[in-house]
Amino acid sequence: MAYRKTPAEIRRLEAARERLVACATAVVADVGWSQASVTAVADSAGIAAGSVYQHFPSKAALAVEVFRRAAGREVDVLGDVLSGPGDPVERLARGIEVFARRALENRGLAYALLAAPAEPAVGAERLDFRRRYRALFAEVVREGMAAGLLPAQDGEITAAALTGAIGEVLVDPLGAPEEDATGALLAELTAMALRCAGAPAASA
Amino acid sequence: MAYRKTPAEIRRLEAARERLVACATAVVADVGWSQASVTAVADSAGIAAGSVYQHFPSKAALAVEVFRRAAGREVDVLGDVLSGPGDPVERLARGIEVFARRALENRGLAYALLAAPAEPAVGAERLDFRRRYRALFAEVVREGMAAGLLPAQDGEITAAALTGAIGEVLVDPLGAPEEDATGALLAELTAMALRCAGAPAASA
DNA sequence: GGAAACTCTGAATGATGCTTCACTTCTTCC
DNA sequence: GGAAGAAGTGAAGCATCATTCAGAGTTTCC
Repeated sequence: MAYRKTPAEIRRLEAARERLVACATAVVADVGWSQASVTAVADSAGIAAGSVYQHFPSKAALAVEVFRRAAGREVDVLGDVLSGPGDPVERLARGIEVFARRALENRGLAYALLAAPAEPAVGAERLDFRRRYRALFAEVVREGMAAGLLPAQDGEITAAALTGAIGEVLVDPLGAPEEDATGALLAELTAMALRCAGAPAASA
Repeated sequence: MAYRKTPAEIRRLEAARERLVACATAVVADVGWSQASVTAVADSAGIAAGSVYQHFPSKAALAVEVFRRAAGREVDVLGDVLSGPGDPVERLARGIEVFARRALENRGLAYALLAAPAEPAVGAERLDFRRRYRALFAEVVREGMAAGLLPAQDGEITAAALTGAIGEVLVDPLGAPEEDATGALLAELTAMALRCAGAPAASA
């Protein structure tokens, strides 16, 4: 045994991998999946294109990792809010607001996660991601119905609608960024979401 | 002048172009934009790949034409329903149902129009298409508010939400086709849309 | 210092798929 | 029938990238 990675070396490699994922995420948020070539990503991380393959077996694998990390963070945050304190309607309102606020604060990434054209492997991840979002919303809607706060409805459909509606509302402002209107947009969006779920007016 | 196209020849060429667009639409509805290569489209129309360029200057131009035709039909149909007879809430309900029913009857095409990964030129058309959908819905919502049937709200946001919600609800069933549940799905979707716009329950 | 094992590099390779073009086939008109 | 001109063909050309690989540079350990 003439060579064995020292802990420091292992840490260095892991850091390089993390840096690669972080830089790739930034590139994707900036220019979208289709423009994020291996060369562009490698350049932004300050390494050669070939070095990407030291960390990932293919471009698709890197893309999936980028998507999973970013999407996972969002699902975790939303899950925390939706299962936090408060009655179901309050939690739903807060969840919508948190989801939308985070998306508006990092529009490029939100667009990449929600809607940007992507290779099939990422598309499959996106479907799963949306399914998880829907499951979270559907659960709160069900709790709202059980608590008598929301009318009878198919929670899955309402949840799908909420996911799609938020995505659609958020995607368009991507083109014309109006920083000022964020507050009004969030208020309208939340009100719309509560109506969509059938919550009585002026509940939040 | 030794050659001039006869009317019959002109008709034949136009028919060939129409056939090409129709076949391309079918291919796109079947396999999606990314799999619809020039060769595949030409094959399905029974012509050589090179002949496509007799009718369109590029693949992107053909794709845009395919999108515009199909999307235009949908916008026209929805526009007719939304501006037809009945009070605004009734029209909205009927519009949602027509939109959704047509999408469910041709899921492949609906997916291609609403969500499937596509080249940038088609993506730009899609944005415009969604804007037109939103404008139609927003107008009905505004009429509903003016008639005192709907509560005060930002019609554009509700319209965006309706577009996104329908798309999201429809895209998922694409994977698991359950023909039987169409009626229930439409009923739930319409109910959700009316709640979303703030229409009183049991209004349709 | 030096051998062994590993990481990194970046130009070459290879695959995919749009587009072109020299050629063939068809249509028009005298 | 035949010349002129257009449409149709499909294989070659070309561009774009992901991926590979032979060699250079590093790290480890005796």
